[in-house]
Amino acid sequence: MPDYLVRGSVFENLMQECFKLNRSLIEVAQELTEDLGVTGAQWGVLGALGRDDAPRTIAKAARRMGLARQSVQRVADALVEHGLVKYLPNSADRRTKLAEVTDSGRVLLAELEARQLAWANRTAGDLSHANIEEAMRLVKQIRERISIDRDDIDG
Amino acid sequence: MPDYLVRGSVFENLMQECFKLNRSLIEVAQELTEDLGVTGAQWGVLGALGRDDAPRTIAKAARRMGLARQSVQRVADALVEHGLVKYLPNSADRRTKLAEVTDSGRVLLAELEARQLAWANRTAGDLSHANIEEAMRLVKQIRERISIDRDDIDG
DNA sequence: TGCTAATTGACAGTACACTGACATAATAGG
DNA sequence: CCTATTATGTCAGTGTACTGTCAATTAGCA
Repeated sequence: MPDYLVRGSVFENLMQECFKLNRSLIEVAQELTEDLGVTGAQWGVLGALGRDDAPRTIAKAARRMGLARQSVQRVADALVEHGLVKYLPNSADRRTKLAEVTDSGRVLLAELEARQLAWANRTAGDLSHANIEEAMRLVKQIRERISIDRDDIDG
Repeated sequence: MPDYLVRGSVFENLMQECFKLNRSLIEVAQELTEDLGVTGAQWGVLGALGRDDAPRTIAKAARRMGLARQSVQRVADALVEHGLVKYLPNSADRRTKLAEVTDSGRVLLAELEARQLAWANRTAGDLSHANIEEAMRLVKQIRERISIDRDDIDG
């Protein structure tokens, strides 16, 4: 069997593993959030809006997260309904509104971050720092090779 | 900074990378299939039903793919509408119908497999076989640690 | 054998991400 | 300054996967 066929086959296996890992991670996110009344996606957007250097508009947040503008907007609207985020008028740009995490949003975010850190360390277990970093490096390398210039994903 | 905090942080980065890689892979699947009139998910189910040792019922296929029974059923119904799969009555079990890939389904599948192999080899590029395998091994190790006994995902 | 468990397909509803299209506002260039 | 382009939010629709529920059928066990 020629080497390139072997390589292609292993590559497919890697893809399968990544799909499965992805589903597991989504599942974990749900478990960590469900008793708090938010979803995994809401956690993600809340986190993106709640950092010190957070983007203040939805479009910017979407770009940073690598998601479609409309997807983030929809989740952010849900966060506003839950009182975790509020929109403020933007005097500098009449089209946009500024997204601000409320006090209860910050409390929730702190709780979630604590949970995530605990989970990550529990799950990493005896995997060495070097092992995890090596896996990340390889996955990143492969991803970058696949997605060249896919930053603009606007319809 | 204590080591476990560093490890947790790197672990989160790995998760982020996997999410991104996952989205990129879904995108690639769409590109490889779109001109053939099928979607990535349809390709996946068609492939699962088209192997030599293929499961003949939807429920079995779903279990093998690690997806919910209902999800696979929905996609399989679409494949039947496209004439790529047909259902046959199961004399051994009156509840179920046997899913069989049609001739045109097999032609499509062969084309897609050829495309995927070409893409995988093109994308793997100069990444060594050992590198890819190492990444897969690490990702698998992490996934297995996360998802312990998540085989039954039925509602 | 007969009752209960589990399995299967079907239907309904939710979550999430995408694309396309549109109006409005901001920005860049002639 | 005015126009063309870009950016943003909004609405609508698609694809995928999930959960919950139900009836029908099969399988397991006392």
